[in-house]
This record gives sequence, C-alpha cells and structure tokens, in this order.
Amino acid sequence: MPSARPGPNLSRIATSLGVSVATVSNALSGKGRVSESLAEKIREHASELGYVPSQAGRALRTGRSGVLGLVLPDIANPLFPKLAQAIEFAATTAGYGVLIADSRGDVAAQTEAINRLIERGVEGMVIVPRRATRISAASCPVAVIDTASTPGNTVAADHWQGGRDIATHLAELGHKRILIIGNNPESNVQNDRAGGIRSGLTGDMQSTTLWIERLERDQGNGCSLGLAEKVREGYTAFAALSDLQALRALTELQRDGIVVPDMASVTGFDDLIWSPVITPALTTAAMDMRLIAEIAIESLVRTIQATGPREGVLVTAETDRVPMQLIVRQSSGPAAPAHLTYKTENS
Amino acid sequence: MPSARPGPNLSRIATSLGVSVATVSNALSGKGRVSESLAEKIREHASELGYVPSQAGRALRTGRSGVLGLVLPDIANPLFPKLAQAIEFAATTAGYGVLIADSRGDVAAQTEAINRLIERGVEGMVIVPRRATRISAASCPVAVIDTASTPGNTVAADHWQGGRDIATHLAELGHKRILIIGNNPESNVQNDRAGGIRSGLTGDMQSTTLWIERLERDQGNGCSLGLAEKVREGYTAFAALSDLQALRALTELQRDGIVVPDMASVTGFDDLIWSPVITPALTTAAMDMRLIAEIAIESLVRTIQATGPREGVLVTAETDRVPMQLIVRQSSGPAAPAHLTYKTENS
DNA sequence: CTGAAAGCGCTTACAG
DNA sequence: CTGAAAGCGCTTACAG
Repeated sequence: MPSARPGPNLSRIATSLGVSVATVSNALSGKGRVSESLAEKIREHASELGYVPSQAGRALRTGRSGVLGLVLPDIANPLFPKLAQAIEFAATTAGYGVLIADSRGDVAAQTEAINRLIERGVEGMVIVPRRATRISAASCPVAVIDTASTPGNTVAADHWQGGRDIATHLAELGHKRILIIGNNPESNVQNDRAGGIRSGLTGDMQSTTLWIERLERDQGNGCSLGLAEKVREGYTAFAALSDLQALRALTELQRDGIVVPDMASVTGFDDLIWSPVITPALTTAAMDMRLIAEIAIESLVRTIQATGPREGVLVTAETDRVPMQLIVRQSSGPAAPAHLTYKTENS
Repeated sequence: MPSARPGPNLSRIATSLGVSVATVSNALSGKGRVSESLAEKIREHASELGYVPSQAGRALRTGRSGVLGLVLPDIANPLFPKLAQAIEFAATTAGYGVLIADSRGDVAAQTEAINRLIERGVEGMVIVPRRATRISAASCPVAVIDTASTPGNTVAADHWQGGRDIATHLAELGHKRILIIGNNPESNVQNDRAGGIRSGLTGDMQSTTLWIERLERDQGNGCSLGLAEKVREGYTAFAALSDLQALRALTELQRDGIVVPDMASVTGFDDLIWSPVITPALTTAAMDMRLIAEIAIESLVRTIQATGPREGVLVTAETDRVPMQLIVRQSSGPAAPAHLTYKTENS
C-alpha cells in the first residue's frame, strides 16, 4: 500500500462537494470551462481544506517537474550569493523551483552534479562552468553563464567593457602606470577583464600584469605581492580582476604604509558584499546579476517550452552580453586633476 | 495525451527483455527476489538504454519526493556559500536533492518561501531563521540552524564558547581593553558571541561594545567607527562579532595609520573566504559547517523516516552544539609577552 | 457546463 | 524466482 499523503487531494474535494475531479481540476487551474459560481465554490472549499496540489501527480501527468538546476563551479565562490539569489528570484518568478548542485573540484564532479540533477528530473539547468571548461550538452536544455568569449555561452556580463571602464576611470584620475592583478591566467573571465583594461589605456599609460597563482607557486601561499615596492617603482594604480584580489592588494598596501587613495588607487570587479564597507571603499565594476539571471532563466524557459524538457540543447539568448556598471567609490587619486569631479556613491 | 517522456521507462526495458515491469523494478532497486543472473542482465540493458528512473513516478507512488528545502534569511549573506555547500553535500550523501529558497526581507517573505517549498513537495527543510525570528512549524519536519539560545533550535555552533576562546586568546596576548564590534544588538548569534567574549575576560580586562547599526542610524551609512581614537584611549584589541565587521575595523585602522597587529589586534568570527587572504590575515573563530550540516541533515532525515514527510515537527538533534575552532593568524599583539608562542596557521 | 475514463511511471503486496 | 494488478494524484481529450 502506497504511503498515504495526509493532505486532501482533488478526489477528496470532489466527493465532498459532489462534483467530479475533472471539474475540480479545471476550476482550480482556471483553464476549465466551469461556471464561475461553481469554480468559486470549489476554490473556497479547496483553500478551506488547505489543499496543496501534488507536484508528483502533476509532474507525472504533464512530464514537467517545474524545477530547474543550478550548477556552480564552486559554491564557496564569493560571487555565488548574489548569483544564486538572482537565479532563485528569476526562477521563482517564472514558476520554477531551483535545485542546487555543487561541482566542487574537478570536471568529473561537475558531470556527476549534472547527472544528479537530471535524475531529479530538472527541466533545464543553468551552469556556471569551471574555468575554461566546456559543457558537453546534458540531456536537457542548458544555459551557460560565463564570458562572451566562451563558446556556447548563453549570457554574460561584458567583462571586456567593464575593464575598459576601469581603465578610462584610471586615466581620468591621471594614472600612468597600472598594475593589473589577477588570480588565474586560465580564467576566461579574468582574461576578458584584463584585455578590456589594456584596451582602455591611453597612449601615455602602461600596464603590467601580476598573476597571483603563479607568484604563490613560486613563493608559497599567502606570500607578499610586493606592492609597496611597485609603488616605489612608480605604479600608482592597482587594478585587480576581482574584489577579492583588490582587497588583498588594499590591505597589503595599507599595512606597508601606502595611503589609499592618496598615494595609490585600488580598483576591483564584482562589487562583493564587503566592497562598500571597507575603508576606503572599493571602486569596482559590477555585473547586473539580476538582469543576467533574468535573461538566462527566460531563455532557458523559452527553450524548454519550444523543445520539450528532455532534449539536450545549448540555450541562446537575444542579448548575450550585459553591460557592467562602474561604481566609483574612490573618487580621487594620486594625480587627480583638481578640475575633474566624479559622481561618487555616497554623496 | 500526456507529453511523452523521451527516455526509456521500466515498461520499455521489460518488453524489450521479455520480462515484467515488476521484475525490472525489483532488479534495479536490488530489493527484489530476482535471480542474480537475470538482475545482472536487466541492469546491463538498462544502463545500455540510458535508463533514468522517473522521480515523478516514484514520488507519486511512494509519497516521497527525495528533496529537501534550504531556506536562507538572506542568500546574499557572506556565510551562505559555505553553508549551502555543506548542506548540499550532506543532503546528496543522504540521497536527497536540495531546493533553495531565499526569504529575503521580512518575515512574510520567509513564510512565502516556506510555502513554495511545501508546494514543491519537499520532505523536510533546513531553515536559517531571520534574526530573532521564531519558526512556526510548517507542515513538514523542520531543522533550524541558529544559536543554541534560540528556542526550537536543532543544531548550532557554540558561539558562546567561540567568544570565550577569542577572549582567552586576547588575554594571553596581554590585551587589557577590548572593543567588541557588532552589527546588530538583536541578533541571537551576535549576542551569544559577545557574551562569550565578556565571560572569557580576566579580572584586569574590560570591554565595551559598539553596535554599528546604531552608530549608522545616528551618523549615516559608511560612517567612520572612530577606532583610531579608541586606540588613543587605550584600546588595543578589536573583537568583531563577524569577519565582515573585522574587515571594516581592520581597514579603517590601517587607513588611519594604526599598524595591525603591532599596535592593535583585530579578531573576527566565521573565517569567511577572504579572511586568510588579507594582510594581516584575520584571527577568527570558525564554525564547523560540515559537521553542523551533517547533524542537521541527519536529524532531519531521521525525523522524516520516523514521522512521515508531511507532519510538522521541529527536529531535535543529539548534539545540538558544535564547538567553534579558533584560528590564530595574528600571533602577536601590542603587548604580547615574549615567552608565549602560538600555533599559527601558515607555519 | 460537467463527468467518465485513460494513462503518465513507478512500487508493492499478493498470487503463482 | 517471476508476473498480473492495483493505485499514488493529476490533467486532458472526449462524450454527453
């Protein structure tokens, strides 16, 4: 005997009202050709009984689970909270639930995570791939959020343009020598951002790039980045490719007696939760997570409806590149021309 | 006509092998009284066909969805990544999927989030309640992660003991005047931590508590905490109730020329992702998220199995208080007695 | 406008 | 050891 579901079901409502289940179903879904008075009575009775429709029954009948999957490369990623929140909101708005899966570690774990989601019957999924990983289509529609330069990408922030905005901002502050600080030279996102920065430098500016991962391989984890020395060499701006690196740079500079922003500027990317809170607050280029999530989910849902839930397709979106927004919180720099004024956040 | 599910089902496997669906089901689930040779043949054929069992069918029949819910007070919370990762891992290990819900904002939103999960058929859920919110039992088993002093709590880190460890550590470094920095005086977690700190001070130490939320109400967002002045007043240790506040304190001190840890110590809680990365790295008391998640999920699953999925119960655990671990990264302080040595992380 | 009936895919007593 | 059958709760053509 199947375990009883405690709550009332359609049939209970039907018999208790002396009508058929079909009519109850129609009334509740609003699709039906049911007289308004009966429909009203049914709705009332249903809510009185605390009726909650069974997803299982519905899913079995319609073939749609009403659930999407979210696969993260590494859930501990500081960007994750905003992304997950945005995805959850967009999905809920579209009437879907969100099942999470952490593809921590290697590519194998990612594949496993994807399979788990498939087994749970997701109709489609959003994947933020591991660095430089290619998604081999799963057996359901897949939306990929990465960089525009990732093949098969569905939607992404315009990291390149974000980098360009950073460079323009630094140029206006009068900086000449920029140190770009990245973590991983293999990351598509970081490369796009760095490329954008370089492309936005004016003729009299120059940049060098420091990859922390390489440095740490040589000198050990948590080693000094040697930024104070860079200041002595003439660098006045430190453009990190993520706020996490920017924070590391900022605290190291301050520890070594470099006053920010008076002696050097520090910029980041992503507008992580603490970026506005530290002193001085970080100038940063932020993704519009809400919009990105909306586009990803909307395209995903459209594809699901067009192709059916169980076909493996890489989803494409009309807009695949969402502009990044520069948030200026350090509005002066070592060489800021006095006549320039900037829009800052807290004023 | 119900929309066809593309993949093979039990019946397809059965007919193609000339056996009954019951036998296939039994063979695949391993429960059956099926001869090993037949079972092996069936398993082989199933995997050949790429058979993926239908959760919907199973759920409808058994009354269990195989899914748990995770309700977060504010998904953008910096603690969330570690928690979600730990929960996802524990749930996956227990054979469950995890549906997320963000109860951003008010209590009403929290209730709504809970209802959404119920509608999706979760068998139980883990809730991290909003500050000082009481969970009125939903119509399924609920495990609550908060403070031990929260009524109806299932499992929590021992925030009080964490605070005590921080105090002991500061005492050993020779600090006499401690400024405790919190965000919200209404938070159970923060109050437990602060209480622990105070309880761990020795007779010749004294502490004052600064609540940022109150300060900002008076002076505006992003206002200075005035910590440099506190240093001049004789405070040498700043014990923040979360790494986020610790970071704010650290950067403000550094900006104002206070060298950390030579002139003042800064400690935090939670070991957030950037805590080891900044300069100087933060001394902090960390929760064992893995263990907390494990206990929460295990107790939840046990309760589900005991009471059935659709009963509203507040889950209790055998161990409801998990010790916090002190991670010492600033091993010296302004007044550190030379003869003391500390275990530090990077050495 | 309303109802009887079929069937989505699965599991589980029960009979053989 | 294997199979026939019932039924979980729902939706949807179809008939009335």
